[in-house]
Amino acid sequence: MKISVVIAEDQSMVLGALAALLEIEHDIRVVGQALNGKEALQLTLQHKPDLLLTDIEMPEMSGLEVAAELKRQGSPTRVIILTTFARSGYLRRALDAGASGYLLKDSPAATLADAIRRVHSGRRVIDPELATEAWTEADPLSDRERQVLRHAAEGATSIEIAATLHLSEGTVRNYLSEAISKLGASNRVEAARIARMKGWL
Amino acid sequence: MKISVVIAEDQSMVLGALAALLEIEHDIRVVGQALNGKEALQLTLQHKPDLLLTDIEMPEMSGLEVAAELKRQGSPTRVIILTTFARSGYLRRALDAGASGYLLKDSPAATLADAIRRVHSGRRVIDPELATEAWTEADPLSDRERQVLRHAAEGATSIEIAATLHLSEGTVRNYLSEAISKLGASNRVEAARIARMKGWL
DNA sequence: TTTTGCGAATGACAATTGTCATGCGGCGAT
DNA sequence: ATCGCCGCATGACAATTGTCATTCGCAAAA
Repeated sequence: MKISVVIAEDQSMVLGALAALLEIEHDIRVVGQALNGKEALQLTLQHKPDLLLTDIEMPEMSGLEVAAELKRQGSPTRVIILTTFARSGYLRRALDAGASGYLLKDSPAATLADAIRRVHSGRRVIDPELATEAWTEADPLSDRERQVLRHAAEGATSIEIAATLHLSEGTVRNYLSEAISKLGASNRVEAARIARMKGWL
Repeated sequence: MKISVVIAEDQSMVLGALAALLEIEHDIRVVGQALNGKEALQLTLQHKPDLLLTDIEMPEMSGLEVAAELKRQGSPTRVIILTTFARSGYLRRALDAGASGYLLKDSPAATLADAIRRVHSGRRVIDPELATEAWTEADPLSDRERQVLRHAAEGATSIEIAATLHLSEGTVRNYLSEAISKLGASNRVEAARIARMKGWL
């Protein structure tokens, strides 16, 4: 009895390559390939695979959003996140969304099939690089701070951000100042870099 | 007679998957797999494959630097860049470095083997998405402007950048001002974003 | 009723950013 | 020799950023 898997990955080349990698395994069958989050959700609900292997950053819906929606709908399909992001914010969010596995693209290819088998048998699999507690550092930013910092990270001035978010310029500056302080940065650019690095943005 | 290929890609999972994808092809043989640029150069000089398939962003040396070094040493190995970066600056740099192919990870998996065969038979292969002239827009930044902008993009203040590069603060501000103007941005953050987006940073 | 906490706003001030004009020294071409 | 170009520097000034103190309105809790 083969483990049925749907794969979601927006880079088509990588998607095809991952499918090729798994088709080599005698006990794994790829039943669907999705290029974006919405397609991933559809294929999963349609095929009801044992497992969904998904990237995070994809068009339409992120892999985390798909996992959360499957959880909300009580789907029995288990979710493994396969991502570039070795960042605490993403791991925390993935676990909250009901993911049973979190693997890095930096891991050896040989570990993928094994991870799939383990998650299929009911286990939880976290990439060793992320397994330590230090990687689950709490995100200190409030939603408003995050929102404001996102715009600042693109180069928007405080006035522009204020107009976009229907706030006063002073309030925007206050939120930025608070975010900068919480992240131990010395300006908005550095704050954005730190938050991005930790998966909080 | 199989086409021999070395693959270079710093994400181990993707590397293994690409190798699996190519090993399916009856006329292609993967003779080496490298996790960084230096290893890619070593394996290529050692195995003298028909082709090197390489990513751009890798530790030790970038794929572009490897291509340039192979060109400098007169190596007959042809280079295909396989990358996320659909940006004019990178395409131009890749061609300058002697690459015979430039493919996007967004391309369908089925196109990879075909591209390898075409490059092997002496053709040049550019991903259709990049084939139009608009994508070879010239980089307007001087080396100094780029250098200064890189530091600014990390959050460094003008004074910090000046100390790092042994310039005066005013000179740093002049270079940034010039870069901002050339890129049509309104501040350093936006300038950095634009330059990064176009592959100029 | 009063008290507390929260999100948002205002205002003052110092520091930093971005623009622009100008000048200097070095180098290569004429 | 002069001229033009380039990289770098200085200085002035306005705009923006970041910090901090304070206040307001609203809702929930006591």
